[in-house]
Amino acid sequence: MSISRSSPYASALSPEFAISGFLAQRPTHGYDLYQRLTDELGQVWYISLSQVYNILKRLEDQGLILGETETQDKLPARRLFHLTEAGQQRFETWLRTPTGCSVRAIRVEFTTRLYFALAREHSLAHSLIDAQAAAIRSGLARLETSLDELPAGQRFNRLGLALRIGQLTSILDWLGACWPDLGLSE
Amino acid sequence: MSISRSSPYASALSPEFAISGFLAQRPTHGYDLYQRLTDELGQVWYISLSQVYNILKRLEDQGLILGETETQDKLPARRLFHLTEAGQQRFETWLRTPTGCSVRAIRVEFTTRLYFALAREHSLAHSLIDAQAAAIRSGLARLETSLDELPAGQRFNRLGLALRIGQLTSILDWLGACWPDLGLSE
DNA sequence: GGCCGCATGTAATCTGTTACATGATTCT
DNA sequence: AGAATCATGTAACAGATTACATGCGGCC
Repeated sequence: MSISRSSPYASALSPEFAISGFLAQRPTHGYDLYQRLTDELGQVWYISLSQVYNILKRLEDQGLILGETETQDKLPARRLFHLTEAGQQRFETWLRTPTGCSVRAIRVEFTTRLYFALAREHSLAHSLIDAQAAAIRSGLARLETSLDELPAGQRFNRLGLALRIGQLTSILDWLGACWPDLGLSE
Repeated sequence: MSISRSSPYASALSPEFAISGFLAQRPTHGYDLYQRLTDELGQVWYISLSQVYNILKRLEDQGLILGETETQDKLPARRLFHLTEAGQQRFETWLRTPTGCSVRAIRVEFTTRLYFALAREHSLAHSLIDAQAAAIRSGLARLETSLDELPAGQRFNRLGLALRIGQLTSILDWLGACWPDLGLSE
């Protein structure tokens, strides 16, 4: 017996949540979503305009968003999208789900989540940061144990582990600094 | 007019070069390749057995490798693969191509390249490390310039940049330490 | 007249992931 | 008797990237 899932793959690293996030703030259209992604999260996401439309189509097919065509005079018609009940719930859940401990997940997914959390309420952002720091500390501990246990002969695996440990440590430093960096005090 | 390319996408982040690398050392079969990947580069690559066979098929279709069936008694038959002329050349080129400056590219691709370079000759590994360090230094300089130029209002992009700068800096430290870590002195 | 901005998409291709499918031998 | 090891693959599906395709309005 197989469990039916709407999305069998872990798509947490997909820009679809970023798009949902913007739509959770207010309904808008594809072109604008693309601009906001590149303007406000350009250092995090790097996607093409086509991909935005592809994702919108996917989200619409899954019933997570709805688009209504809006005509303008002088300018081309556009489709205003808004989250459905299901889409809103999905985003809300994602916003509170902790990010894993992979470097990429933190760089891309956590940062995005932090962005939307901060736009919503500072306290949420604060707790996300704390939770993430804790998760990284425990991930680091595990990696350090692995490194200790790896025989000296495994030179390359040791090197790879050392790299990941360094990366996570630097992320931890960044997390510690990011609250003040955002211009927010305790 | 379009230029025909055997591989239109930058697949430098694909494990196919790791597989080619093992085959450059000596001909072997899929199951063994999988084991060596997980044993020796398990901290770098994380792939399934199926994917190994998929990649072998791809490489064979592209004429980069050739497989010959070898029967054994008591054990299942297996296909011994070896690099073709074209495959060898492609690997040789890759081995000397500098890695880009993205965190992922360095963690995954550079480390793999270093592995095979080191197995070949130490001097090659040494020059790879030096070249990579130089590339990262210049990448860092660019990021720092970008950060200086980003208006203070772009809080999130500044944060994202700061993260990447931290990551690259930690990679640079790692590069500095990796030569001695490998048990090799100047 | 040409390029840029606004606005929409489709199609092809590549790659990765997961699940499915098979079968002998050896170790416990 | 059952699990692990050795050994091979196919098929279905999701997602990213790239290329292709269209068309109006405004500015230089």
